Amino acid sequence: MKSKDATCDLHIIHREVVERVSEAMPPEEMLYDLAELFKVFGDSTRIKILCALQEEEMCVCDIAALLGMTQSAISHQLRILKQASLVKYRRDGKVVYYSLDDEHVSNIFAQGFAHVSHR
Amino acid sequence: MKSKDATCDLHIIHREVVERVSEAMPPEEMLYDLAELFKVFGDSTRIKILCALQEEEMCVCDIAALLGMTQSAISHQLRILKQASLVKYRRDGKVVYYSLDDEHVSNIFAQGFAHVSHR
DNA sequence: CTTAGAGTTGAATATATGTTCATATGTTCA
DNA sequence: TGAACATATGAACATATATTCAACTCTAAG
Repeated sequence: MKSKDATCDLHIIHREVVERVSEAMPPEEMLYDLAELFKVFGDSTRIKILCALQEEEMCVCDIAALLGMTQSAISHQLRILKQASLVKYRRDGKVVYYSLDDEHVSNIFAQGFAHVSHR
Repeated sequence: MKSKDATCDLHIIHREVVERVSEAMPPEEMLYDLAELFKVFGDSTRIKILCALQEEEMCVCDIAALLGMTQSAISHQLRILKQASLVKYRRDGKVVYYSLDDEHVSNIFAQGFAHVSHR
């Protein structure tokens, strides 16, 4: 007779391993948030924007010109970056300037670069 | 008369800034690869798998049991992680054991955790 | 107060992506 | 060789997501 979990009856080969790892896992919500964060980095347009803002603050239409895309597309992506607390903005007249809002962005970038360039 | 780019006629407010940042940007291909890498991290199932493998190597069906998902779903995700050089595997009889294949994974995780937990 | 420029937003569309289901490999053991 | 098990794979479906287009807000200047 096989033991059953609350949700499934998948069998387990190494019960001790599964139990040990299960206890070591961070809470669901934290892992979900982590995936959400990396999802933001997982788009080449947003990567380019973050990369550009690492150099200096820029306004929306300059970013659009830099990347050869429409203001609307850039604005949509900036909203996502803003929601993820990765960029902040300041308004000067009609122009809105965006800049990085996180010290970790550079570090995350660096590790990513290390991986893609190393192999 | 407005100056035109090769591909578009978007106007620029701060030409000097755009030119300076443009020269500082890494090559397109590298940024694309970087986005592809983070895209792999940008799924909660894959995050959980990587998180589990940080503890110790595991076989497919144990991972499936741990996460309460089907073997097939896990196998599909492991293929993606394998293609990204984030996990490696060894076969022992019928069982295939997966483990982390990158020293940067832990660092990327750490930075991500720092961001999500800090706000 | 009207106009023009900079940016935002919402709906729509096209594409990408994760999971499921069924089937195929590949390995061990009788 | 054949049965049983662990894993992998392919097609299909459902959902998520990026860009476009049009309309809208907000500010500065005439």
